[in-house]
Amino acid sequence: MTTIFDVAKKAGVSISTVSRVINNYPYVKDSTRKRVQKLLDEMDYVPNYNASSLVRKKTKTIAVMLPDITNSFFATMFHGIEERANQNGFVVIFGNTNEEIVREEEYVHIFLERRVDGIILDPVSPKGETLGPILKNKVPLVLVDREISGMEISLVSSNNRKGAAELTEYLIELGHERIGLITAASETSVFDMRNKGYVDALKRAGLEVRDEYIKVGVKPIPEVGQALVQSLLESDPPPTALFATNNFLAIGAVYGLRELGYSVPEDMAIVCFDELDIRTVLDPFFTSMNQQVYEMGVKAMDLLLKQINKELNGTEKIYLDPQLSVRHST
Amino acid sequence: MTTIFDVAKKAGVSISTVSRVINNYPYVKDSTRKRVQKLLDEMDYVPNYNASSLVRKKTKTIAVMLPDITNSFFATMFHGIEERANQNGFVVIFGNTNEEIVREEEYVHIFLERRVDGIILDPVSPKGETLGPILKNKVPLVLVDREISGMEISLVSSNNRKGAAELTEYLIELGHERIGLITAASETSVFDMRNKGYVDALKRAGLEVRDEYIKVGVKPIPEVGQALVQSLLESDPPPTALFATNNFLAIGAVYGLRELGYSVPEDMAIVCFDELDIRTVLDPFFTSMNQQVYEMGVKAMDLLLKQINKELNGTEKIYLDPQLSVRHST
DNA sequence: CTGTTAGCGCGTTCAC
DNA sequence: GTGAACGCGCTAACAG
Repeated sequence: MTTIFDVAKKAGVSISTVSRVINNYPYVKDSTRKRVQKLLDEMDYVPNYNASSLVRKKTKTIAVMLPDITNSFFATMFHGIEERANQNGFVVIFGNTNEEIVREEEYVHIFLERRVDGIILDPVSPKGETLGPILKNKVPLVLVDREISGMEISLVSSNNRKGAAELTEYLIELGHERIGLITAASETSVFDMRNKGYVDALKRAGLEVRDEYIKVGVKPIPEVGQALVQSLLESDPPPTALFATNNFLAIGAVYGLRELGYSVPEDMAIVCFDELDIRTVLDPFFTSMNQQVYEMGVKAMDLLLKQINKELNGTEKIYLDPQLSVRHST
Repeated sequence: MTTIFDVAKKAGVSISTVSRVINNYPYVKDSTRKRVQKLLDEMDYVPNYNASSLVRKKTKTIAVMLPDITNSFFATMFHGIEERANQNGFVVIFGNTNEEIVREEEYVHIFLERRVDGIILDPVSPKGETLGPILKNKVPLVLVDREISGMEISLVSSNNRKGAAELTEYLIELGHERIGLITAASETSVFDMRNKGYVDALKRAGLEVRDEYIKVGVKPIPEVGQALVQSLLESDPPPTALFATNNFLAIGAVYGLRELGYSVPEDMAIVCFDELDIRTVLDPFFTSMNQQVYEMGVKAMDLLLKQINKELNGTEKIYLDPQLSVRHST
């Protein structure tokens, strides 16, 4: 590829002059500017951004690490991030952590080597075990979705506790008094908050919080939801309604219920967190609490930008309110 | 951040020695290697990859441009690419083209500036209008999904024509003789091929290809599918079965049919290309021809790797066979 | 085994 | 207005 030097030689000027016209600096005679510009075009000159970032000391690159890009939740968030980054002249480099803490750790290292200007992370590590190098090097960092307790790091997430409480209250308003919870371990902040919101609502309504109505699985996936709902049905009396803390658990729950001949919502009402990709679902079924996912991505990028530009001292946490959408599962 | 120079000074050696231990070169005395390594760790040294790629002349970075990452089809493909790239020590930078040719053009320029080692592109531009700079600079390029006719560029895609023919034949075997086609403009290779496959099958079966059974929309989205199916029903006699060339069109078709009181498959059988995200669909409904999407991503990366490593002279085109999955819409 | 030197491609003073 | 010179952080000969 042609370099700034090649152009300079051909134009009979110094590289600094070429550099000046590339970067649109003043104090270049109009005639030479035009001459150089013409050569720039003719020679198909493409500036080497890496070389220039070496001296500018910023790469205009941010890194994004997400657990699973094939999950439409993360993909939508990613889209928001990318869009905003692009608008601000940033390029996005991406790493799928695959819910594996080792990959998160590896990617942190890789991205630091690339000298990214900032990082947006939906952490796999519940305690931020992988974050050391980022913090030590003071690289701007924004967490999304999942919070890490006890660490002062900027965050954009949803008001999970409040949303979960509202969702549970919705069931209570419908007249349900025995409400089951199907959820994942509290290790992940998101589920912790939703579990708490469920309890909040029950207590507020003066309903008993019964342990046998709370089923905790290892992973928030359909298979687990299916097993949990069946175990839930063994309680006596069984619940009349069910709160699944995410959509995959809810899907599994429906399968589990069907297997035993129960129908939804007649025999059991179901609500859950998160919407199923609306474009690919023929008949939206679940009454759900939907997060502002795209917005989360946008806000995360905005917050990161503030840190990169040093417009923020300290950290900031933003919680977006999820919204209830009533369908046929209740 | 600490540099190789800082470490060298503190260790009392030259920077080349430090460089040698960083890159695990031989010919370094074991004792000094250990001493340097210790300092490297203590001082939290993180190599500046951009600086080293400046001299190595490769960035170990590839760029991926896709039309819409929130579409699970592209997200799955992206996942395959990322996984494979990561395994081979490559980092992925991503650009969402949003189906806009302008963004594709901008991103091409941006990625060239970043001196990516290769590019994987699902092109928006039907004729490759944005590819000039890539080809001119001989940057390794692999197209995925959509083909650009008349250009010798490596490609990984599906055998769309064959798949469409098989899908149509499946309907014919079911006894249908009047089969409608709901599709998007042939400008995009993928739809062009599927349209041809439909015609192939009809001709092979000795069935008439009737123009009024072929409805072409501007975009492959539900709204369009909905309108097209209703226009299709105006033909006399109307078809008894329908081939939608992608899943979004199929969804729209179902809506359109319902609106007029038709039920699927009783009044109208439907088949389509592409599966709806299986994890988020409670009751898989459509009989569909499913592409090996993840595999496409993997193969695209492998092919790009071959070009980057100059193990391939010329170009290569790979077509994966899609697979039929029979459900309840037929 | 180790250090010196010369760049990689570019931005940025500082003179002229 | 313009150019020479230095340096960003690192690798790669080449000496020694």
